[in-house]
Amino acid sequence: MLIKDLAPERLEKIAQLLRKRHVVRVQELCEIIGVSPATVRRDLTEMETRGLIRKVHGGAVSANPRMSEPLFDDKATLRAEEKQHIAKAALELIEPRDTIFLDGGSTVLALATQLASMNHLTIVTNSLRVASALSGSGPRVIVIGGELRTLSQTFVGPLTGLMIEKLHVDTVFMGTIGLDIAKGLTTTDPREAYTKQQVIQSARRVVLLVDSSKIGAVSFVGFGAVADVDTFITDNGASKRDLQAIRKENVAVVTA
Amino acid sequence: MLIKDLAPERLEKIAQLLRKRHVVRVQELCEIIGVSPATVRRDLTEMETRGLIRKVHGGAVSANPRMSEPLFDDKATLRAEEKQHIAKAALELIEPRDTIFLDGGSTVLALATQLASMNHLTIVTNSLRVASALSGSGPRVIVIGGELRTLSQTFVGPLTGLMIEKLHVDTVFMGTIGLDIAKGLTTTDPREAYTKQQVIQSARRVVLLVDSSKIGAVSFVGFGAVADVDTFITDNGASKRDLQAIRKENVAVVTA
DNA sequence: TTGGTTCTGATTGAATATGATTAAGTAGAG
DNA sequence: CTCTACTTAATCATATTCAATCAGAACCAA
Repeated sequence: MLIKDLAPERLEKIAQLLRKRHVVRVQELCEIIGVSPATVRRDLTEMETRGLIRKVHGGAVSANPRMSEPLFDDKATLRAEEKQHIAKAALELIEPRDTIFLDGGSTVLALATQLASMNHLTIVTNSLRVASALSGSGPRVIVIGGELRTLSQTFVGPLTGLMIEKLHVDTVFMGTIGLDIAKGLTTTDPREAYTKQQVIQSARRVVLLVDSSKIGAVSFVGFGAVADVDTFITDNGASKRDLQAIRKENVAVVTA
Repeated sequence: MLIKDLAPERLEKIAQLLRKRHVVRVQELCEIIGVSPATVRRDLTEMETRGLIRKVHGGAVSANPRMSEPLFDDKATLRAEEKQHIAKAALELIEPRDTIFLDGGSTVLALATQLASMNHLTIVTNSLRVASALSGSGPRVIVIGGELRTLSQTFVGPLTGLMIEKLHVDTVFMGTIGLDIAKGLTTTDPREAYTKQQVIQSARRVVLLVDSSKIGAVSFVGFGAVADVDTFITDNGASKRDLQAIRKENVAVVTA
């Protein structure tokens, strides 16, 4: 059977829900809309062929992430407010015509969304999310390609390295999983670490965006020392002792 | 019968209702206005030809409300069904462990969404939308970086070229804006054209996915000849003469 | 009046959407 | 790995809804 016109009311309702929640379940749609599962599934299939959603077992997720607002999983919504503050502080460090690098990580993503209207900026990134967030608008966007690492949605690997070598940006804004005075900057994935290392070397200035919960944490692979950082931005949850220790490494510290 | 002057009151009443809620049903209009379903339908058909509304099964929706705009105006939803058929046919050409390239274009995107569950595939792409569509799942995804071209959401430019040079895929699935026997394959953007050209050279096999409306069209910049294509997939709206001409160029033709 | 025009309502066969059923498939717990 | 519970795709029957056609009512002009 060919579906030509099915109640657009329902499609709109589903789309609306997905804009808010990024994931819906068949059963829940049945209750909300008041139709049978079969109908809901037909609607979803239809929307999938239009490229609006992606069906998954049990329901559907939105297909084009840039449409949905609070899209990113749990991570981005955690400590959202702190991240927003940190991003605002980072904004102060950017000149209108800079060339900057944004790496993966939810705090950096928060910064990216605030740059959408800065038309003369050039933004280099190895993060799919950052690229999506900026895809429609303002700044010139250059994406470092490579193999897509699913978990972080960033590009890593040899091809990534090849491309980073060619580029030299004014400032890099970077996140990290762990920051420890003795053990330095650490993250979970070796390839990711290698990429971060390369980026640090190719940038004139390194700005680290870290919410205070990461301070003192140590992850798997190191990608630099605290002294490699030029400016360090965190929220006001950080202890003064930690911040003092970081300042001693000749790092400018900003608390937002 | 041509309707010249049917009660303007009714049309106005319907328009008024649609301004409030974006969906009306035939039955409900009958009760409100007090006429037969046949009349209501005639009114709706008339309003549709004037571009005021859109008829759907069971009633009508307003023609250009902000709400449903992203649903119906997205390019990807145009000829969605043909594109889906073409994508299904393309699926047949893929071996489980292939390395394939997907370029930008909505038909290719339709193919991408169908590959989400093929776990042993390696997919190379220069399209942000393809990357997003595949980001969560299944295949290994390698993205060709470069400067993001806003309109098509693809990566182009010298950095893109640099990376494509390094890679050699089994099969490339490609779309085009224009396909003409004499003028060959054409697209709107010179940088895009250059990228496509490079991709063609780096692939062992070239598969072109084209809905039939593109046949005979000529766009701005050429990026190859019809003979460069190995397999050509289109929907059943293509004329036999055109297909014959394409076959004469030593191209395998598939209609889906 | 007659004839023509225009709209409306009714009828009918075809098209379409929906929900139920069933067999196959998938995820998750043990 | 197997089992269980849930989800899905496919098919079918049913109830709406649609388009087309025709007949009748209202209106106007000669």
